[in-house]
Amino acid sequence: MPAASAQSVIDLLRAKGLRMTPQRRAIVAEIMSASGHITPVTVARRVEDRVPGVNPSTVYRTLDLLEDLGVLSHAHLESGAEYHRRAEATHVHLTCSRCGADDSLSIGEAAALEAVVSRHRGFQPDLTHFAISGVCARCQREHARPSPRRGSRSAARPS
Amino acid sequence: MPAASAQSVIDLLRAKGLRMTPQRRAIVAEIMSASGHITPVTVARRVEDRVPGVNPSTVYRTLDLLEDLGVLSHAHLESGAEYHRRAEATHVHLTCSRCGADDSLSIGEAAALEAVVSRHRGFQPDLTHFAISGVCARCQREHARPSPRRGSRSAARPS
DNA sequence: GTCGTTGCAAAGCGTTTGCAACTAT
DNA sequence: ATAGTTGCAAACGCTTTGCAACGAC
Repeated sequence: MPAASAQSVIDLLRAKGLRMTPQRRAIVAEIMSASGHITPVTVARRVEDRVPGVNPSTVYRTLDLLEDLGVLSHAHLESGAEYHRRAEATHVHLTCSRCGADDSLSIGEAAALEAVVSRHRGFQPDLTHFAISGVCARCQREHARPSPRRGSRSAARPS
Repeated sequence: MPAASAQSVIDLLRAKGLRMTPQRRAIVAEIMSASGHITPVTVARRVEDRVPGVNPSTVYRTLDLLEDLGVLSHAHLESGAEYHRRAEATHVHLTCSRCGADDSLSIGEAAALEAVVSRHRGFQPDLTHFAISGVCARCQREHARPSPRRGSRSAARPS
């Protein structure tokens, strides 16, 4: 499913009268080929490999632009903000607060959740915007361990 | 339901052999009297009123300490990290991405959600850790408006 | 030639840290 | 006296901004 290729994004930008610079091409290529979510910092790092010298601010500006155009969306995971193709915004992230494992709900499961929430005063949730934190089955089994959340603030992530 | 008073927290700290400084007293008093959630910055500002000169780093260190001791928890809302009494961690936050309105699910609704999620490979969710973003009923009705998310990055909040 | 885009450098913001001075016990 | 705490100041990590130079069209 070519849920929007890099080329289609370039076409969209052109149609809007916007310009295709080498930097922008590289950023679009990177984000459209990335699977799942990716942080701005990671985009910047990878783009740097393709086109040395690309400034982080250019990356941020481009991500904002693509989000405004509806191509991208961002979500808040344990590790901070992450971008993903909007067409792929079907992932409801489950993040284990102990081991950091990242899983996601199926479309069906997500729909069931949405139904429950929307019953609350007609609130229409976007379950992809924030992750759902919790403890994965594996970590629950290992509950003998005193649960690593004392002391160091870094069991799995920022949390 | 005295879900842990400022005094009980002080007693706990004492029992742990920790010390009660005026700064710490003020911070504990502030956070234990706050209803719902509060940001570290707000805590710092309010504590400053009680005991002028309290350094923000002291606030952060104390919040961390109280979280380690199990008195507090933090959650990620649209506006960033917020702390709340752990005993009060029953709020599943619903945040409207358009108007910024903040609502919360009832215990029952939260339980229903939890049931759905936990069916997924035994993942035990903590639905209080991240807010649930979406569009409230009122904003849905006003959908004639072109939806304020172009241009300025500040429709309601950081989003 | 226009006007969108970029790099640069600085600033912003919330948070963290090292360390010496301080103080509750 | 001892160890927990604090203030200070600096650093941090990520993101944003103003502005002049640049370059896609």
